[in-house]
Amino acid sequence: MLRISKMTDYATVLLARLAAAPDRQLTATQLAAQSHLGAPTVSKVLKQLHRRGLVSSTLGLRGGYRLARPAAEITAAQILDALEGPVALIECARQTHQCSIESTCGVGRAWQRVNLAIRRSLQEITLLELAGLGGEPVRFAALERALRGGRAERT
Amino acid sequence: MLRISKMTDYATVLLARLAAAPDRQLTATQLAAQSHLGAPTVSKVLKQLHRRGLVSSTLGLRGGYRLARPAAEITAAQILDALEGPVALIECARQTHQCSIESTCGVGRAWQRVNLAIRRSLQEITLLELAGLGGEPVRFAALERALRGGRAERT
DNA sequence: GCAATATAGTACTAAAATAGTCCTATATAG
DNA sequence: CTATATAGGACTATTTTAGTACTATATTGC
Repeated sequence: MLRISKMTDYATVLLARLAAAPDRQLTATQLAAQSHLGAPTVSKVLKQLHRRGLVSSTLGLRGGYRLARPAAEITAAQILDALEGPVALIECARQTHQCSIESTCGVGRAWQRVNLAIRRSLQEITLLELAGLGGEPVRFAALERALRGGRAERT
Repeated sequence: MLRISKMTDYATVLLARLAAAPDRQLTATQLAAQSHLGAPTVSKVLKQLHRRGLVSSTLGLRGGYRLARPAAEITAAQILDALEGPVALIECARQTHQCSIESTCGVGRAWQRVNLAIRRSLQEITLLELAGLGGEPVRFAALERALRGGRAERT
């Protein structure tokens, strides 16, 4: 359930590498080699990340990419949004917009709330934590604590 | 970001209808008409829900479907699992399992934790709430309260 | 200025996942 | 024994996603 796309996955890995070398500027080729990913694909992902303002770039010889801001200020939600756009959990455009049945639309609204909750939790995770650098996921721990105690079927 | 499949969406709508009529037994055709969905598709979804034990069915004339247990005991996580299987947010089978780079695998592990947190929050939501019937989403409110106070970029 | 290197943008193709349909079998009520 | 209904599976079409290629532009260093 709830997959993220490979591109988003790649993006996280690449951003993590950039986060690990905040002072340096890495080329797409270098990042591809480090991550064992195809150069064209890596290039594509980096271009997208640049468009969405997560990385800054320098053109020309001795150019490359670096994080646009500190890893602590980049969230998982931003990475998801950058690669997959702000698509919601559910697109309430069922069929021919005949959502005119009240209980049906109730369902849609409930999913939206779930979606919101997930978005918020994704905004709590920073690249620093995703990259496994320093930053203990304090807020994240708080989230898990808050959640604990509910029904616990299936683990 | 993070879409659920149309099938899961349909499933929720159908389950909500069943939840609204706990005493009755509805046929796939009836449910299809009520929900403005194609009969074959509805049938397919219901079969899947039956396989996963979320609805019970009666064969033959005057047969049909009903919830296998009270709506309050069916969670969003169970619905997701029933339709999409327990697929994780990230399948850490990148390339040829060359996840041997420590920071890369750190990323994978972090995503798993995110995944877990999302799963837990989905286990807090019951069909009762999804269907908009009675049951105020108390635990859900608790979750949102716990999350509030974090960074709040982009709403 | 010119050559080499690197990103930017866009378009296209291939592959995979998803959605939807159809067919056959089985069970039950009347 | 016929109507109606679910059960299971296979198949096709559609959509989404992934990956590649090509062209343009910017910068460095000679």
